Amino acid sequence: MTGNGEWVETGAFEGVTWAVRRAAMAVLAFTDHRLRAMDMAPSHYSLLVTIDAEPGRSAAEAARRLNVTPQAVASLAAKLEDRDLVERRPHPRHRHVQELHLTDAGRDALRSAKAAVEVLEQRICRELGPEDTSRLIALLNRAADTTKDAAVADAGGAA
Amino acid sequence: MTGNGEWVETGAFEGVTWAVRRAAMAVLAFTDHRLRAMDMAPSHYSLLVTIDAEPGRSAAEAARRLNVTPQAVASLAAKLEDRDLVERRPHPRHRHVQELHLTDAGRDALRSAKAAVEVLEQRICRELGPEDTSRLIALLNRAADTTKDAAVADAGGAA
DNA sequence: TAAGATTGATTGTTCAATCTTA
DNA sequence: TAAGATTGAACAATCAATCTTA
Repeated sequence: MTGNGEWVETGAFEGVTWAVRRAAMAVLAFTDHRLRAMDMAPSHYSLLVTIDAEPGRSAAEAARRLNVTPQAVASLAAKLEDRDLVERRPHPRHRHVQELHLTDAGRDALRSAKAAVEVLEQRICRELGPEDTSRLIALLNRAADTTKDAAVADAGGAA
Repeated sequence: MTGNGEWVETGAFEGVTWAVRRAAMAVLAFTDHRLRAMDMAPSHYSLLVTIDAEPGRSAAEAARRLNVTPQAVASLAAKLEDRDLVERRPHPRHRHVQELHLTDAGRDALRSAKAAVEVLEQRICRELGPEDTSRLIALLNRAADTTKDAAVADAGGAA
């Protein structure tokens, strides 16, 4: 169904950045739908993944990872704690800092969610083949790194 | 600065979908920052681009393009109309349908915004080279198409 | 009936400001 | 002073429902 309902791609719809956005929108639409089916909000999933990757970090650090505000993370963490998926423990050295940890139930929920999302990974890899898949990943990472460089330069990081 | 503050990429941080998300996050962070500097919200920019690509379409159609609700588009369109960037005209054949059009000021604002965002396009293209850039775009589009196929199959489009 | 527009209520996020602690 | 947490107000998007028109 390639290009069935797509509008004609002219002008602003040809560059790399547009292609990245388009792919990301598609991926998000898919994963959001899958996650919804198992009653997990996309933002919850993101936080669970982040905590799982770096257990014990503060809410502020998670917020920076996710590019959202600390308040948003606090709100998410509170909800996930209510559902016993996340645990907030006081930091050993800094008393008012809260460490974020996954509970066993949280790890289980994350595992299920990852499995539900994993099918897309396989689908794309099968369609593109292993060679083009790793080529795509490598190019994407180069583009992302370049973009981050551009961002710090733009913010005044360098002349 | 490749990998300076990145966390270790293991497990869920290796696949295509993750690479797509990471790149999209970076691109969005950059463009949002640029747009902000010229007092334009990212969502406003998206709507302007959509209307410019297909002038005269309804708010409902724009909503489908942007993967948001019709109410969200109505709200955005109202704000942009207040700023004289967008014009809502009654559809010639369907009286209660509103056509979305850009005003001259809207076209000017969009042109400026596109220029501000365009620098990233150039930066990536220069870094990757024309060959790898078009390769990346082609792979990205194949991945996006595959994802959309998977989405319709998932929704019950096929067995 | 079907598609688009619109209204009101709810949720989630950001912004702005304050408080605590090392 | 600096970094994290927390509070309340403002904003933006969704959900749910209703209304209009072809």
